[in-house]
This record gives sequence, C-alpha cells and structure tokens, in this order.
Amino acid sequence: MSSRNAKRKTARGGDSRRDELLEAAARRFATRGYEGTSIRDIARDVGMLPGSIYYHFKSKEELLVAVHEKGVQQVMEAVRKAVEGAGNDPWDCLTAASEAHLEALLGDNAFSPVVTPQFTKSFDEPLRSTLISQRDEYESYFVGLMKKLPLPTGTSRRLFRLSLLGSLNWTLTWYHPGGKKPATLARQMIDLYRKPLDVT
Amino acid sequence: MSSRNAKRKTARGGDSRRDELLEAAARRFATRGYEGTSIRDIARDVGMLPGSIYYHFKSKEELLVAVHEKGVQQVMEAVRKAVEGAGNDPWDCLTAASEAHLEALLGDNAFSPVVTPQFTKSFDEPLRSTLISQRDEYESYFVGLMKKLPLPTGTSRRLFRLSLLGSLNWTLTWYHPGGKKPATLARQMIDLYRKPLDVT
DNA sequence: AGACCTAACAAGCGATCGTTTGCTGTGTAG
DNA sequence: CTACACAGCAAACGATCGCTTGTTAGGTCT
Repeated sequence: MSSRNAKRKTARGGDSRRDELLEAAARRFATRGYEGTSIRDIARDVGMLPGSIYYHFKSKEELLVAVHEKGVQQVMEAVRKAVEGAGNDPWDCLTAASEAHLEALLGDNAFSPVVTPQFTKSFDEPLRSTLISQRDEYESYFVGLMKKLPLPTGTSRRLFRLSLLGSLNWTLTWYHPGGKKPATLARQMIDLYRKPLDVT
Repeated sequence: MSSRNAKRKTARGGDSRRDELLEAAARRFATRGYEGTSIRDIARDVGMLPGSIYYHFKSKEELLVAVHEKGVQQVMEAVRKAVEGAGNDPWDCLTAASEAHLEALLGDNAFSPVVTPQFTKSFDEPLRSTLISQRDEYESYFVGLMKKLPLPTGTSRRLFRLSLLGSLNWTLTWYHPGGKKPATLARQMIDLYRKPLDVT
C-alpha cells in the first residue's frame, strides 16, 4: 500500500499556490474592492495566467467567498485565543477581544479587512447571504461577551455592541500605520465607554 | 423685453435633468459602489441613452465628484442648522449634530451615504484627494464641537471624535428602516459615552 | 426668417471583463 | 516503460465597459 498523497499539498495540508491566490485576492479586494479587482489583476500578482485561476476556483465569486471565510476564521481564532488568556473579569475579556480584533484588522493580515459588513453590502442575494451568515458567526461571539458585562440597568447591550464594533471597525478608514498601536487604541476606546465623559 | 430665461433651468437654478442624473448616480453608487455602477445603469434609471450623460458630465469620475460634493453639502447644512437651534450647552450641540448626521445618513436622502470615507478609500490618487478634501471640510466641523466639551483631563478629543463618528457611520451597515428612529439612536449612542458603563 | 444653442439620439470605437476550451510539460504510480 | 493526474499555458469567446463622434429636433434671440 502506502498510498500516501505525497505532494499535492505542500508537505502538509497547504496547497501553496492556492493560498497565494487567496492572499493576493484578499489584498486586492481590501484595497480596491471586489468590482474594482479583476481576475487578471490577481493572476498578475501571483504570476499566473488569468485562465489558470479557474483551475483552483470555479468563479470569481467562489474566490471571494473563500477569502471571506478565511478572514472570518482568522479574526475569530485570534479573538478567541485572546479571551481565553484574559481571565474571568468580563471587562478584561471584552478588552482582550477588542484588542485582538483591532490587531487583526489593522495588522499586516491580508484577510481580515475583507470581513467588514461594509464590504458585504453591495452584493446580490445568493452571495450576500452567504457572506453575512459567515460573518454572523463571528459577531455573535461578541454577543456572548456582552452578556456577561455588569451594565447599568436600562443599557442596551445590543446598541453597545454595535456602537463599539462601529468604533473599532471604523479605524480602517483613518488608521495610519505608525500611529498608536492597535491594541492601545482598542483599550482607549473601551475606556471612553467605561468612564463617564460628562463631567458637568 | 421680458428676456427671462424661461426654461433652461427649472424655474430657478435647477437644471432638472442634470439633477436627476446626480440623484440616480448617488443611489447607484451608494448601493452598488462606484465600480459596480455603469454609465449605462444610470442612463437607464433616468431614461436616457448612455452617451447623453456626457453632455452633462465630462466623465464618470466627474459625476462621482459632483455627487460626493452634493452629499457633503447636504449633510453639512443639516448638521449646522441643527446645532444652531440647539442652544449653548456643548453636549446639547454635539447631540443635535449627531442626530442630524444620522438622520441624513439613514434617511431617504440619496446622497449622504456616499459621503463616508469607507466609500472613498479605494480610489486612485488625483480623485482620492479630491474626495477626501471635500469630506475633511465636514469632519473638521466636529472638531470644533468637540473642542467646547468639558471632558475629563487626559481624554483625547480626537479619539472620542473618531470613535463617535465610527459608531454613527457604522449604522449604515446594520440599520434597518422600521427600527428605532435615527435621532433616537444617535441620542442613545451619545449616552453610552456620557454615562459610565462600568458599574463594578 | 435666419442663426444659434440646447439636449439629446444613434452608432460604434477600442479596451477590458469573467470565463471556457484545448493543450502541454512534469512528476508520481504501477 | 507506460499511464495518468496535476497545474498551468495559450488563445479566444461573447459581453460589457467608458467614452467619442456625427447628427438632429426643438427652443430662443435678433
């Protein structure tokens, strides 16, 4: 026997050419948008002819879905890991999650920026639902974190979650690498909510 | 005599066919993005042949710039008017501004959603700078509002501004008409910052 | 009436789009 | 050595893209 599938994937699991395509696509999608990116752009980035991409993905849409899924998974994993190492205090957990979220979003990771719902908005229905449900899995993790927070009575956990995620995700529009570190920003943003700003 | 310019612009100033184009383009750009919108789409929306658009605008980019400019002006005017009627208390002013901002963003106004920097991000350099500088004029108005707030010492007004605008603008990704009114949302979001959430 | 301007239409340009098809070198298995 | 799957090349398909050019019906001015 010994019917090992010896090559085929790089040493173990990692089909490197396909991964290069995913990464190049992610980078393009993040900077130029989906419609603003052509199959030819991506092919050129990895040094391949446009038609060859269709050996790895059956359509541009399928490539997008794969990129998006990988983005969600990466951010999800980073956040979960951070929360696990954060102890039991609910605020510490939320802070750790926010730090990890922002690090993934603003770091050199090519995939995470594609995860924002802003990106998702403009697609047509079969595709749109696919992306949204991928992302919902992640966002619901924050619902769990919020649930454990001891908030003043009458505070909407939902609105707080959406507001906080808005603050965090919006950094994509103004963050300039070389400024404060993402984790620092996340912590300071949480503090804006925790401590009262109104001192009148 | 009577050398009135009778037609030519609708009664006064308003070149109605051109305005229709602006509005149709704004709606398309907002829902499908700039690259996802073709000149033919816009032409079909207003009942015109694609080539005819070039009588009113010399290029697709110029059409975008016009749409963006009109969007900024509309939001700016709404916000300024709201602040003027809000009295002298700095927090009241900020609240009024946020309410107006969100009403413009989430209301039936076709232009304002195009104003977000998220939208701006992916364009090439001559165009990109044009849009950004149009928008900066608006954003700097919030800088002024922040300056008057009596905040706890050590609070970064810049970060607060960016965080709040993030919360507000992010509603575009999740707001569903039929939910709470935009003004209510804005007020509640401000409250999240004003009052302390940490009750431990 | 004649000259002119406005706001379009009609048609098509070259470029680029996503995608398909047929083929080929290369490495692995029997 | 033969057989075959893999991974990609080469070339082109029809569709659509932004945009240009030439023309024309209708209004306005003198």
